[in-house]
Amino acid sequence: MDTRERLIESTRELLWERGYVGTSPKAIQQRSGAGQGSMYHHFHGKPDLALAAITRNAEELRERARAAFDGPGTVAERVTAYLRRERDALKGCPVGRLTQDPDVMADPELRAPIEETFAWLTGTLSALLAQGRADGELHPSLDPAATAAALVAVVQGGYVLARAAGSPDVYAQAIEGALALIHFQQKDNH
Amino acid sequence: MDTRERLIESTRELLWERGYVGTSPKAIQQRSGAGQGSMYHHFHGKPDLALAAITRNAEELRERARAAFDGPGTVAERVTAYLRRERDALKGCPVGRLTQDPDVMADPELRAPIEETFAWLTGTLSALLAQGRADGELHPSLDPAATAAALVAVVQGGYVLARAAGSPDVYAQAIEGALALIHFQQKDNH
DNA sequence: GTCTATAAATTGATAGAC
DNA sequence: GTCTATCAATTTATAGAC
Repeated sequence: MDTRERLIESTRELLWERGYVGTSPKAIQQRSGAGQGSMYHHFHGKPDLALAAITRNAEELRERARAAFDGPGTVAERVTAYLRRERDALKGCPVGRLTQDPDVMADPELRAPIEETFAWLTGTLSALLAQGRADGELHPSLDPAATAAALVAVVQGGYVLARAAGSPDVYAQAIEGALALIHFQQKDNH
Repeated sequence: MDTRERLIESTRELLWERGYVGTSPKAIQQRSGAGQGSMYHHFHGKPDLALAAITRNAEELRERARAAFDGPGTVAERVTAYLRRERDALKGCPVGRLTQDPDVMADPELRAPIEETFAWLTGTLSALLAQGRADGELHPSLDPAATAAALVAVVQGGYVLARAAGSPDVYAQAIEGALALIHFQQKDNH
């Protein structure tokens, strides 16, 4: 891995662990093993490097979500697979956590990949649920957009609960609780 | 309001807006109108002042939740009132946001009020749901602890979605989607 | 491309006058 | 109780040698 790549990877990790405000150029340099001058040769500064790292975090999140959504099985099975997918609950979401960072949200360039990621995620999940409803698998009363928003919110909020409790168990519990949203709207479960 | 009080209130606001890492003593002094020496006279330092502010934020959160949980109506009505209560979705949760702050979570004293608040919140909501189930209002298949965790998570995650989208609408949508969890488990809705 | 030197500003605090 | 002065460390760079 070359220096530029190590800088991006180190920044990705630090943004995940400490956020944008909590991540200093010095810390990035130390973790990546790159010197001061090296970092400023490859990137214009902290915001430029952060943009590269955030963009990559966002792309990876989408890839993993797409893998579950496009997987085998019924709509309910695919949504369940997405929700039950293994996640490091105590680390939280590398994209979602940046929404709490005022300096990230204040910069339109840094904010864009985050906004797009969640718009894509809720939109794609909503379309999947709508398809399940159209196919007769899910009950006609199901609101695809509202349910999609609720399910994505449970994942994001589950991280908050897990970190507050210092245990991933609450995260798993929230996910299982939310699965009732799908379970009860499957036509054969009434 | 005396100086000590203004320091706590200013710190509360700044922790909410910018988190612990993003809040400097200088910013606290400027917002509160207190001088350097004044702040260090009333508090031992940033962690000491933050503890006072976090504790108060946690207490207020509990008070507001208690008001909804202890309100009039059936269990389903009270839970719905809690979830639909007006919140500034773009500002997020003053307690939940601190779970993303590594320096807060690393300090047992700062972390304790956050852990306790969410333990109390999910526990109290779970007990309320269990009561609704025992009274025959909610379906026996409802899992009180898992449903409580999911509902609290939707609120916390709804903030993330709202901030990502730059609009409170997604928050409201997630809440409405989650209400189906209660709606479908009311015995007369089958 | 990487390194060291330098620097202005900020951070988190202490000291001591008033 | 509040103020100003001071301070070591860190932050976020820039400059220029190699």
